[in-house]
Amino acid sequence: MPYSPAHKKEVRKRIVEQARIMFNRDGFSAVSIDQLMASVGLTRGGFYSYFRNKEELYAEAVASFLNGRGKQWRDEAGVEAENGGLDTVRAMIDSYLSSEHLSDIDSQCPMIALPSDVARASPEVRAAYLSLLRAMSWLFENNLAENGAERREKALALSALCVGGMVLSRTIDDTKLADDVRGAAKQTALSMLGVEVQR
Amino acid sequence: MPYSPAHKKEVRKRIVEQARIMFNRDGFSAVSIDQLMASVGLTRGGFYSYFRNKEELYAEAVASFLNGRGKQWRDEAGVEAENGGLDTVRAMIDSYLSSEHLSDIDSQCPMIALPSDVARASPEVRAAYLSLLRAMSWLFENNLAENGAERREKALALSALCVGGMVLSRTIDDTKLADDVRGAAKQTALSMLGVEVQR
DNA sequence: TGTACATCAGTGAACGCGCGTTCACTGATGTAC
DNA sequence: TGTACATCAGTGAACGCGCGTTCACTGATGTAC
Repeated sequence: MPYSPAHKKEVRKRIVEQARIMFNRDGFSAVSIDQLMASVGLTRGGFYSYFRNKEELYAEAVASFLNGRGKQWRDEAGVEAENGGLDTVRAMIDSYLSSEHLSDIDSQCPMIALPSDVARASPEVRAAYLSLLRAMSWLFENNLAENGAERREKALALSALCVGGMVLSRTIDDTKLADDVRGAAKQTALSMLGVEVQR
Repeated sequence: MPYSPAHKKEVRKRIVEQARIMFNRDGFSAVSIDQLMASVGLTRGGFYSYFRNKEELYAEAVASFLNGRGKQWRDEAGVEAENGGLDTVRAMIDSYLSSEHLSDIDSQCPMIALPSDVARASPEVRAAYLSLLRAMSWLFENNLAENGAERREKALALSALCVGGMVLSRTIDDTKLADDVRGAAKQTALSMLGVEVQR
């Protein structure tokens, strides 16, 4: 029984994590398996003892966001839900639409970094993307004051506003406009919570 | 002087138009110059007497959206601006967030179809994408009732909401959720106009 | 503590393939006479 | 009206390249004794 049983798990995790970062930076097709494996300290041949193919890795890389920054958001949401939840929603919006999140490409939410890549990828990859959207809207919905259909609608609209504001900000070169779009989305999202926000 | 002087212009336009459609469908890198030229009825070699390279075509294809559906929106906005403009904004939101726009991939707004492709493309391509965003927010801003900074902020937030709602809807497989996100974005956008909308 | 060994993680050459781009050419065009 | 011709739009073979994937192998590992 050579190598510890945990070894394979750890290396696999390192590959997924590195892939998530590289896909975020350069997109799915621009990252070659050769580059990826080299930056994990291995060679290309080994890849196929961990994954059936590149697309399978892609799905795992997208989903793995929920282990990092995504998990953090969820954990905070669970803890703070006691004070009514609105604080949690406010903090989430503030964080998602922050300039830190925009410039932290390596750890950025894949819904921002990869939408059009994912739209043309396999069903498994799109399912992973869907799980991110569900996590986000679940976090909103679970912490809003309204009830039923109205609450769900607000949660989905907030998700669209957050992702849309960031996608536009990331794609354009004009940093002034990017900041304005991000700021406008944030103001609007916060004011949707029913509390007036100071400007 | 062989061939009419208009000939080159027309063929070039046909290539750009076909490229816009194919990029919308499959993304930038998945469309080969060979395929593109073949579907215009020519062979690959001819491409380079029209464009310096593939990237230059990409920028033109993105920008060319403003000649089709984009131009239509702008024209309508110009005409209706007399009745205060709110009707124009409402019509724009209705149209942009419609299920027809979502399923009409060939003529879809490239801000929806290509965001993460564009984010990693040349400055020229990003400039073309920026011109689409400017056109959209200009249309909103020019037809809203508020003034100054508040008006601009609302225009940008509406843009984020429209694009975000559509990007999410297009990327996920779950059509029920896609429709809900699109519907939620539309309701929220319309209610931001200060008029209560019937449900 | 030391050694022989079975296992399998990792290697890297090789495969077929399609890409963007170049270039010497061919042949359809409208013009000049 | 008919013909010779210069132009240049369009052709398609060829280029170098990097990709995803396969596979026969090598050598580090922990175990058994």
